[in-house]
Amino acid sequence: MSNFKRTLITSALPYANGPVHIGHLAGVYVPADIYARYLRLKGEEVAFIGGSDEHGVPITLKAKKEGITPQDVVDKYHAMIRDSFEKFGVSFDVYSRTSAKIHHQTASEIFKTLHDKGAFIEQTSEQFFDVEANQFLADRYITGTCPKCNYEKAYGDQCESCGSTLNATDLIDPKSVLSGNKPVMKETRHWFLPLDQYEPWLREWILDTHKEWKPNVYGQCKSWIDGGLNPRAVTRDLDWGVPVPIEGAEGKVLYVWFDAPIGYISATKELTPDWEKWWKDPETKMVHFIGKDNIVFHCIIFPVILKAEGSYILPDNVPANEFLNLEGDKISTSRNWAVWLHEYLLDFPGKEDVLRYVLCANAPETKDNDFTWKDFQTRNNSELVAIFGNFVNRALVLTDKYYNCVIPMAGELTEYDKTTLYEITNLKVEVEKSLETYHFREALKNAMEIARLGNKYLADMEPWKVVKTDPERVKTIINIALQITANLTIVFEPFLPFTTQKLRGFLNLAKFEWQELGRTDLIMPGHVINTPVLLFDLIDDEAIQAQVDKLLATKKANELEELKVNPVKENIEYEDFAKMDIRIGTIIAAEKVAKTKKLLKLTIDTGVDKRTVVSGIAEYFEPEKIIGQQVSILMNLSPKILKGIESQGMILMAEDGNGSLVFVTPATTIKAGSEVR
RNA sequence: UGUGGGGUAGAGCAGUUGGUAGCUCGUCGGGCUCAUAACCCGGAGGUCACAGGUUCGAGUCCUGUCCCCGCUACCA
Repeated sequence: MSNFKRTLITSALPYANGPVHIGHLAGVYVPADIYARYLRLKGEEVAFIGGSDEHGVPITLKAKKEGITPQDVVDKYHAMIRDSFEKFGVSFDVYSRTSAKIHHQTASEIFKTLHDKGAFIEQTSEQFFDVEANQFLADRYITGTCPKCNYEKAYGDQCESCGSTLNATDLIDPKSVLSGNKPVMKETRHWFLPLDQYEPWLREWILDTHKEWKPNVYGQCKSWIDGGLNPRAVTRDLDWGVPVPIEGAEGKVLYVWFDAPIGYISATKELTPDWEKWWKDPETKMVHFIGKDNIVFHCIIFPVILKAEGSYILPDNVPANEFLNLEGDKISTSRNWAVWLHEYLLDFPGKEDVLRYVLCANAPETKDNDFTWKDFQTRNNSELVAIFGNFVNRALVLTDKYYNCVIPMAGELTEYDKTTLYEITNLKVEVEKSLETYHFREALKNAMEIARLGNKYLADMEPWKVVKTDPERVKTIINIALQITANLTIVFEPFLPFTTQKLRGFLNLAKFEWQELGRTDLIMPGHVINTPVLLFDLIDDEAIQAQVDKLLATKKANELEELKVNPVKENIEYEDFAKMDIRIGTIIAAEKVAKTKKLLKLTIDTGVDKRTVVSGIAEYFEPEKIIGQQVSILMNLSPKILKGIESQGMILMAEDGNGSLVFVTPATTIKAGSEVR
């Protein structure tokens, strides 16, 4: 198929600020593990790399919030993630971490090499600095009043109210999200990777020579390249991460996306002193398994780093998956809306393969997919139990019943026997084709076809009938059923490793190689198997309901969380309040402002006049349904031009923690123009 | 706001270069009884998001619109 000698498989490094959930598994680790196991079974040389990504601002924030050190945070989650992966059967050859010494060394060396080659641009600029937190502030960590629309909670890079793109320095009255203090300007120097210089090379490498990449991956790369690439900073002012190995760069670390992919290299070094053959030999095929949010880092930025370094190979493919939703809502670590791997392992002991099966069968390969517990139950009961498990059980029980668990000798094969056995070889080819093009769902489906084939064979041959008239023939039928069963231990090995091990135990068979799939003499006459046990168990409604209840409880907890209120602002004097002229008005016209998502143009009868107000409420209200609505309006706010329309005042809205908006309306209808005091 | 992906039977998903719309589960009917009420066969169920266009022919190509998700804005 290819002229590669070995395969290096990397899987996105999970971020060590929380445990692993089913989204991570379906998107990255299940497909990567299937691929690794498949290649190993074929006898190919494979290195399957994983590790925790332990740097970056969110981890420092979490540590601060919990009053512990960043190292404490990552130690906790790294151990948790590593253990649950191991129990789940993710067959990493090495699972490392980016706080490891070897990684700091590796990342430093690569940075230094690039620096010495002059691959970076150095730039000095002024940035906001939080004196109390003693750190520079990313744009997202500054809020203030938008200079264009006066929205008070604009971020340093963009105002979410009017949509304008901002510079943090444009904000009126900027505040640090960390301390709430006013940040000061301070000069800082940073190193940038000039991605723009690599544009012609990227264009050729991806757009011309990797047209086979998945549409979502190729499309996004094309969009980035066509849109023009900009230099990206590779360093940050922060005290948690890999220190910038340059004199005069104290207090600076490598930006987390610069150091994280290098973690693949560090982990390989940890695996073997012979690591260079994995990273520098063109006969090594490198494949990155990632989620769609990571495409640009693995297809553009990391390859540019490797290319700039000069001695490294580049990825042959980057099979990025879309996202998995949970019961209709997107998975969220912060909202605890997830099925956590470590909890699953406790709740469903011995059912690792059920989850592996469901996540592979429903993997978000071409679009976002939905995981539901109902579907999980159905796939277990109607597919694993009813098709796979049941066929195995039928074959074993018949062998026990007729031959006391001793494999009978096959006689002459009929055409039908031959066709059935030949079909295994056909399916083998299909499974291979799918796996080698990263279509894991399809591959699993075709593997399942072999179990279906077995059921159909038994149904058509009816050995339980034939045994009464032609017992010799039944020996052949059972022999063939057992050969199919033995073949199942091979074809499912990449997908369901725990199950195949169990099944080999039933059959008293050793592990076969992939090449032996399709053989019709895997299990020899006279061989003795064990008395039948069930391969899969039914999952009952109670177990599923317990999981659904758990999620409902989360939903309830989140709703309570949203009721939490913000602390009271600092005191003001009565005169400050008295300056505001708030009245009751009635909406008499409303229309959406063209080309905006959030803005409505309202005409208000204020009792004293009819005026136009532009309000950012379009996501919550349909224009035609709010006509006649009484509202509170701040009359004497200076007019502001929004999207070319002059807004004369501001409608008061109540907002809950979830961002939902409701009008502040008098309890009973009152004359327009009434003052609110 | 811009941009990448997606919108196909009740549910979840396939549909390579345009050539009679498929698969799994569910559902309905039949068969079988070795098996975990399982397995085997057959049926019903689709204006392929919407509107135009190209073509002898469009789920597939082109244009526009709507909806969902990602990135833009460091959660797979």
